Amino acid sequence: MKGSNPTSRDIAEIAGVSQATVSRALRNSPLVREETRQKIQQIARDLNYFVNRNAAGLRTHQSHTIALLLFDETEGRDAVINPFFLSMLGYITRAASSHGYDVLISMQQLSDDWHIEYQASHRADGLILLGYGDYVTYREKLAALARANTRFMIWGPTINDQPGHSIGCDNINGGYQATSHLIENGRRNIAFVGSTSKRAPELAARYAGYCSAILDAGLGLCERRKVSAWNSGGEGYRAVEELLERGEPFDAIFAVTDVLAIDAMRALEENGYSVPDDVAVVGFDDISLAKHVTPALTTVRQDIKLAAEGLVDGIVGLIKGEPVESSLMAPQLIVRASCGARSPASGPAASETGRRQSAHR
Amino acid sequence: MKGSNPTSRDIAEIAGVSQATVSRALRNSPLVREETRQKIQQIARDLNYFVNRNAAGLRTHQSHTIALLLFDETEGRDAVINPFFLSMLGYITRAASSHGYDVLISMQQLSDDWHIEYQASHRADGLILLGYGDYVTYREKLAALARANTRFMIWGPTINDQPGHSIGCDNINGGYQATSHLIENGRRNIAFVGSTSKRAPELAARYAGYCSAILDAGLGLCERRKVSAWNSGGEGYRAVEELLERGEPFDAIFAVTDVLAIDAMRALEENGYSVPDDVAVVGFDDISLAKHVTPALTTVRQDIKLAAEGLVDGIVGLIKGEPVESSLMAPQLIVRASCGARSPASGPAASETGRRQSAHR
DNA sequence: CTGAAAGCGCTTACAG
DNA sequence: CTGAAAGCGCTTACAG
Repeated sequence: MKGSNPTSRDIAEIAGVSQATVSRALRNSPLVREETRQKIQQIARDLNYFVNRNAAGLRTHQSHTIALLLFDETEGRDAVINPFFLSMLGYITRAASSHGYDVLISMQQLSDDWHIEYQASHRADGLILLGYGDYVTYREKLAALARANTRFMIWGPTINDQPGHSIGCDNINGGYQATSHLIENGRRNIAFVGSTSKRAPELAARYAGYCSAILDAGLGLCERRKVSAWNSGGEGYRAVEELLERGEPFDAIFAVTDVLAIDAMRALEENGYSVPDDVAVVGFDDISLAKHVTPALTTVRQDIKLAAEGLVDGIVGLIKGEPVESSLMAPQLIVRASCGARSPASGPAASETGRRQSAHR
Repeated sequence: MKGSNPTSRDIAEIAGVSQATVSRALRNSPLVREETRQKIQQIARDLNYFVNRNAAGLRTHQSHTIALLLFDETEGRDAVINPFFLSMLGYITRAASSHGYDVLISMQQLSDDWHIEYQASHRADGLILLGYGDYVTYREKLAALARANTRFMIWGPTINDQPGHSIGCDNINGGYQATSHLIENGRRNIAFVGSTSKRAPELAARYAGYCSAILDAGLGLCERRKVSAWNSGGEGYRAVEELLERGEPFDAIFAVTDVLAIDAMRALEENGYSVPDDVAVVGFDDISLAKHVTPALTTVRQDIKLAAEGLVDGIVGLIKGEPVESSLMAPQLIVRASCGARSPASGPAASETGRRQSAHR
């Protein structure tokens, strides 16, 4: 079917040198005379030769590959990943590639046995874990990874005693910014939609930021304006209906994710409330949907590109045995129409200008 | 840093057998006595042993990995991939995994030298190519792949003499369905927005379907209702403005992609036209944005899951040396609000029910 | 600057 | 059913 590929031995024969010299020349070793190197590399090009990664990997114990584990809480066979993580994937791949690493992807159900063998089987030198997860379940799996001496970086909250290194967003700050912005624009009764469970510490942190902003403004917290909702379709809608049933007045909603916020907006409008006139809405994540929805959703952006680069830098550092620190990134409020800001352009927050995703289609 | 991993030799020593027997037992060879196999596998589990893929791959000349090349025409460093292909990624990964294959991803610029070395370097056993592309540029690159004896499957049109195997959508049929639907709903002056260049045969095919539908209905084609537009942001908007300037009346638009359609809808509304009352709009792709936009976009869905499975089946078949055929999949009209259908539920077309992406967030 | 040699950890004919 | 042996294609001390 296919003529077997040329090997370094073939090149050696043609060049009239030893196979060892070919190997050195191809790796640009300074030990090889310039002239010899040129000649060997030219032959390699002519033969369409590429180093056999299996052989090289076997020798060096490196795969120059990073495994990216994407897990989602979606049940069943649906392969629909949170768009937020999906877009991170692109940046991770680019960043990895600039470090000379390939990226292997793997979709995991939270309930699965994670593929901790990626590293043990020498398919990858390290892992990056992506997904909003249940950190209680997480914990023991992470511990198993750590026990197996696997190198890994997590996108998510930095939790005390959590095994491994992580890069996350300063969710408290993000929740604070979103809520403060609503308050600055005259809203007084701001409802909260989302999970505050300890199992989802990232979301709980956003709630904490929401609470601080309200207290700092001298407003009172009201339990009846807090509706618990998970991140799946329909939950935001349901939450708004519950809020309306309770009868507690509200003039704004801070939703922990854009998915919930968008769903909530629809519920509001179908119940006869105008967004943002009757109820202002702010979300979190800045998924690409956010700016296309009507009214365009004001939200808190996490810098996906920076996050991706941080994760890759981290894992490459771990592979090289360098010290790596967990870190937290600053989120940024993106003001659009749904918050009813008097003048989107004037505030201290960023306007649409400077968006990175301008060319997306 | 990390205690070196156990090898099959370690297991052999503990089990008191030869290393060869360990290898056989771990691969469930029928040559090994049941009892011996059990014992060996138990020891492997205890030691947390995993076969070194580099070694196995070197021996067998297989990587059990598929490389997925995603390329986009976006310029520069932006890692924003067409959402349509991004969602295909998930399905491809699942399908590959069910065949025992890992997926390596790689982002390519159309202008790049493609990574034809994935297979030559034994990092992958075959490639899957994804992306709407310029098939003129494509062609020579595909030919280079073929020359290097690389196994690959392409998502896209089946073109005469095009090297390699492909799976695509019956775009002519899709364009026909979209246009006929508009006609059935009373529209008579249907504009076309999108590229009809031969460089993008998939889109040209959609245009061909549009033309057939109009001619079959006894309506006349009008060049002045056809506006050329590429798939990037803003092009759909510009196209509508051009259409309005021309002064040729139109009561519907068929746009070759959802991205263009959504952009066009915005332009219409900002120019004082109501969708669908004044102008009905139908798109193509059914990206996840489509159903969230207001009004929800009627569009033509390509079955992403089936496509992904077909591509993976194809590449696995090629790897195994089985005969593989290119194929075309039937698209499906998804009726929502933007087409102004009198009764979305009654037509022969699919209603929203039965959507696969219900749980996306 | 170059070569001969060892060895990474497997798989698989070959021999029993 | 099992073992001894060869060899996949590299990288890298070691010796010159």
